[in-house]
Amino acid sequence: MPKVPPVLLDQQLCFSIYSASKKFNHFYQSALAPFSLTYPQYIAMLVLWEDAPLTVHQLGERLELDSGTLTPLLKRLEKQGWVSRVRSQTDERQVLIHLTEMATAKREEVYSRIGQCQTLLGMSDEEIDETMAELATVKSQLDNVSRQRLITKNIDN
Amino acid sequence: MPKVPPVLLDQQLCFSIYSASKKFNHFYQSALAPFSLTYPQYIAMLVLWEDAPLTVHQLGERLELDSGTLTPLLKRLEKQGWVSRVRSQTDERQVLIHLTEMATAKREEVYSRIGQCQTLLGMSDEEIDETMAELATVKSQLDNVSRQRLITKNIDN
DNA sequence: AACAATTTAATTGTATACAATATTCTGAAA
DNA sequence: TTTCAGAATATTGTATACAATTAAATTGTT
Repeated sequence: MPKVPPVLLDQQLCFSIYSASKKFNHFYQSALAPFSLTYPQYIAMLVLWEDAPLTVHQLGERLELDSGTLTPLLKRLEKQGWVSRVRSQTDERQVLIHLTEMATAKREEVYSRIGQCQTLLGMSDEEIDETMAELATVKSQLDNVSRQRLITKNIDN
Repeated sequence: MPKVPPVLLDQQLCFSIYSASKKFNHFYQSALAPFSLTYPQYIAMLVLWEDAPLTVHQLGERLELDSGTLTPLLKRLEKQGWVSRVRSQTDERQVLIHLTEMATAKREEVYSRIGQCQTLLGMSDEEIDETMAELATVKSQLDNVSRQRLITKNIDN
């Protein structure tokens, strides 16, 4: 009985990405340890520093996370003094996430830490751009597939 | 007071990778739904199909996961009939993960599903190889940084 | 105005991740 | 052979992720 050739883990693009993601996560987590920020908390802060205040929904669109993840994450950020969560007056369904004074005060310090991380990583801007371009291709292909399957599903039903 | 230029989330390599990883995860999770395998369960099965039986430790080295993640994951795989967990006779610290008959029987079916996924993704082998090469660079840089910081830490203490 | 459909957050339940600790076992040194 | 350092796995605690549901508020339509 001939053995089927195995699907090798190390040849799977998905595993390359999964593994790199975990390593990056770990790298930033330890770099940001002085601020007690986890990686997802850090990217939430990045978006808020870009453009606060934002509703939970708007933040979720940028981060590609839903309220199931964000609500508890934001409560933790609030407890640690980075943000305040305020029900909108004009639309009481919405919760606006504001930066605290501490968050504004620490912005540059965190930015500088990120700069150090990028230096430590030691990749040229060109290399980084190229890698991000490749990943953009992967993501757009994955989005296509989801859309295809959605259409198929609609036709099927 | 001049505003510091923001660190833009969308220009962060880490976020590209993080986001791609989640999309891939989701893609495989739905592709493998007929088998009730999550993505981490699937990659564990891939390694076991390559080379079972393996100890928890050996599996963890391949997947870059520790017993804190693997023990409960493997218990779930066992409950669903994919693997059996057997204390080693020669070294009672070790637990050997064996494939069940069901796992062996379903191997080709899962492989074929993976093949379909790769087709759906619609990327050429060259594109995939290139992306994986870029990611290998990123990972080796991240490993270097960790090693550097380890040495620094040892010198510091 | 009345009310169904939609939107927004929060909640619930399941499954990773991983640091830190505990437990058990093995092998080597005294 | 006793002891003890190290190894292998399990457990505990915290923090994501995300599907599915709930609850409250808003909007569109009559």
